[in-house]
Amino acid sequence: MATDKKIDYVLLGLLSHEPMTGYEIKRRIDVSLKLFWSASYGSIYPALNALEKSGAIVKKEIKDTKREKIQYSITEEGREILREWLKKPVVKDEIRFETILKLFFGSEVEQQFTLEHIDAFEQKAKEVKPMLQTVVNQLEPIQEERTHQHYLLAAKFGVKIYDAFLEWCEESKEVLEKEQKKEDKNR
Amino acid sequence: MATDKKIDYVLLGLLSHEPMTGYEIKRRIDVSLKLFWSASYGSIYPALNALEKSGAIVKKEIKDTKREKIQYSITEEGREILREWLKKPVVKDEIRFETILKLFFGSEVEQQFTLEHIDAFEQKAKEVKPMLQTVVNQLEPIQEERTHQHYLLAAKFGVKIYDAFLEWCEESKEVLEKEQKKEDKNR
DNA sequence: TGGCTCATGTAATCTGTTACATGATTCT
DNA sequence: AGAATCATGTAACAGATTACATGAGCCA
Repeated sequence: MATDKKIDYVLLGLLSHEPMTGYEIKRRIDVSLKLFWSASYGSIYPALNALEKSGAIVKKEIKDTKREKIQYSITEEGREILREWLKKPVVKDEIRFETILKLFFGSEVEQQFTLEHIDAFEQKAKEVKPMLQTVVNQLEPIQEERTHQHYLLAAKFGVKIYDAFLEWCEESKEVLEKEQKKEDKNR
Repeated sequence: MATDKKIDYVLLGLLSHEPMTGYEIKRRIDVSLKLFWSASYGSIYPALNALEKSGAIVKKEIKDTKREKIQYSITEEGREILREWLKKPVVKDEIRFETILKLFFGSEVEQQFTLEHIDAFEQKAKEVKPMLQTVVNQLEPIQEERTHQHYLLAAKFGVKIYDAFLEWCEESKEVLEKEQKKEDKNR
């Protein structure tokens, strides 16, 4: 493989578990990886075509079902490329949280706006966390397959950090609300 | 402002606290924001020039000190642009963790490699967390200025999530090491 | 019949990083 | 003297998103 794009490894990784269409891959990313990764059709489809040309995956046009679709499977070469990448050290873990950015500069506007950002962040976390917990509960009893074990650890990572988010939200809101009351009194 | 780049708001935010040079801004980002944001010279300098042209910031060439440098200050227009952005809802919070990605697909290679990734992740967290804790300890007694309050909450966010990271690392390593011993026995 | 989901793709554009270039000053 | 840091910048490229285009099948 000439390039070294992350999207390629995401696709190889997902196809190493089972054959899929581009559309299915997109959904899988949105459901299972969105916690720590994301991708759009605009990157998925061109990357699939490139991987197919390079021989890392093969396509199979499915015409027997209602809708025509293109299912991709990983080849042995593709699997080897994936394995090599998995063995290499991690290059970068990145967080880009606009919420914290707006908090950091939030002293420039009324406290209320920062509180609203934290509130929105909290609402989202309260939606996501139970879903992750459900995944953990479903996977916990299954420990035969190694894939399940790895899914479980990833889901547990999610639960851990969302717990941390929620704790932080409560504490921060308390601090800022107290401050807001002080401001109101002085007005 | 014609565009709507995040880097612009980061620069305006930092300059809303105090005047700085591009070089100082870069360092400030690496020290104070790197937890939830990052930027390179290649985006900072062009963005500063554009902001200056648009009137959101003004430059001042400092020649009296040893080295010549260009210090930027925020204008009232710039401050207003910043405030407007701060009032708008957050668009996106994003995590891109290669470590978890490699964990998720890690069943394709020997357990040892995944363990190494978690280990590296843990080492980094063990370095970063105490620094954040130091910031928290320094800011905790100062509560007069609102800026300090916001810095404090951002730093506390950091401590919370790094704590979550470390907890997760320990638990995950335990699971995987147990599994590895089982594998060794069966070999 | 009209709206939603399935399904694949492209073009324009954005946003940013990497690597390079340059040179002064300060530390050891 | 040489390495590290201060200081500013650009050009090439990477890597991705957004918005658009197209159309079939499914459900109410």
